Amino acid sequence: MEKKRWDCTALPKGWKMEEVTRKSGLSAGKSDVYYFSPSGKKFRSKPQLARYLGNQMDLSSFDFRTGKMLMSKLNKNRQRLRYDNNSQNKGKPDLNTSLPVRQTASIFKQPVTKVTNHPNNKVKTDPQKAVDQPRQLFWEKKLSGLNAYDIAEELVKTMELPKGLQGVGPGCTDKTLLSAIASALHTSAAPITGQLSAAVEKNPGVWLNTAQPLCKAFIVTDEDIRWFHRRGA
Amino acid sequence: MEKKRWDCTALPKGWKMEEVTRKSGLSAGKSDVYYFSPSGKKFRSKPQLARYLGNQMDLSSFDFRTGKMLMSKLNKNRQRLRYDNNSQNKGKPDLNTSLPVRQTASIFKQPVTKVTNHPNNKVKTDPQKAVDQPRQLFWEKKLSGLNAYDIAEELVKTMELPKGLQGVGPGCTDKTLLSAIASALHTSAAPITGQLSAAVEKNPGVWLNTAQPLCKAFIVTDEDIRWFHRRGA
DNA sequence: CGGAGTGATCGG
DNA sequence: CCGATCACTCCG
Repeated sequence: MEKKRWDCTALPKGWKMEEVTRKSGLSAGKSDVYYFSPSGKKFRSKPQLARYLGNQMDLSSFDFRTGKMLMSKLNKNRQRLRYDNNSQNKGKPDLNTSLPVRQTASIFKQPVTKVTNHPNNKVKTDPQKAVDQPRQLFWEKKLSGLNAYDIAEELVKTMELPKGLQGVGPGCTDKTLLSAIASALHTSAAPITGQLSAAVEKNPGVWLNTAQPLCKAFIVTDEDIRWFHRRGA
Repeated sequence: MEKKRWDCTALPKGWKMEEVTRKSGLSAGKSDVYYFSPSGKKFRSKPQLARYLGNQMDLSSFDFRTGKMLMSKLNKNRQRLRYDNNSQNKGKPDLNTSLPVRQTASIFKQPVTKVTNHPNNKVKTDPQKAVDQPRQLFWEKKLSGLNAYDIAEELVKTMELPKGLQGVGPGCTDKTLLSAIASALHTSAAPITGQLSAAVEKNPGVWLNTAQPLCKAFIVTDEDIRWFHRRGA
């Protein structure tokens, strides 16, 4: 029992994880965990994994070693929590600026990689990456004007979402929509209704209700519920 | 000024210390102190350091962070002092059983590591350790029959000690002698004379004067005093 | 697999 | 709350 490899259900379909036990040296008996994308690319650490998946799913509660979402990680980011408790937003988190992920992460810790295959470009290119790489879309970025959107990525795999759900704002796609809703469910105990005002479609920057995720108002059907359950959401 | 490395005069010759400031993360700005043995082995904590040096020198007043002997630490070990005060040995500590280091340490907290390089032996080996590791000799162990002495260590660096000083008992070497004398100076205000009885050489276990360190009677010369001063003793 | 660098935990 | 210790991560 030194080497196992199996599906990681906490990650999107097709991702596998593997555990390899060290055989010798000072660290004999310890093990290393690796992940493999559907295309076979190997990931050796959580930061490396987050650079690929961080924008399409929340990995803050993901435990790299076990491959599961750990509730114990939800209480972290204590500095931020302390800050939020002292603010005037008690009990009413701004879902568009207080994600369970560090906000700074998208700006400072997760470099926006320019994916290109131009021969003169010195940036390392990884053809496989174009397949695995989630869109660089990040809905906060849209609002702040930091647009890392790459239209070449538009063709990347589409997300499966109920038809009743529609995003709001420029460049809002299924992927950012999923983030927004998941985050809202994650952060708030209040009902999630979406953006009720019709005006938000005209000028999202002005009419945005920050207590609701960036999606249009929607009706949850029984079919939607079954769908969510199947996804483990 | 993030990384410095210099000689640590409070430790034996050749030991260096280093301070490294953490650059990132939640603990950015904090610093870590490391020590390096003459052979380059890195030590990351006082307990770890004490496992190597604790048998040959008293680290109870050694401040790991600053690398200096702190007078403020001399008042510690209160439980032991209280015990000694209640015993019948008031003002006359038994120098052979009440070291300034915890006695239990040598038995329970400091595992006696079997150093071997036999290929069939599964115990992890560390060739470098044979150089750094002080002898496992501990004069109490000699008396109690717990002998972890490794004759392979016999060739390890010799200690520089005045010729007038000679140890008493089986397996007593310069290293244990140094411990004994340093401890005696440290613990007792009474004069250190050594073992005055000639009988102690015949049967140390029976004739031992426990109020004196395990060394033969000696005469301190002016040259000896200069030597001690040079060593910082 | 090693090891520097950082996080997690515990005791005071 | 803080510092000391130790476990662990992550990348070479």
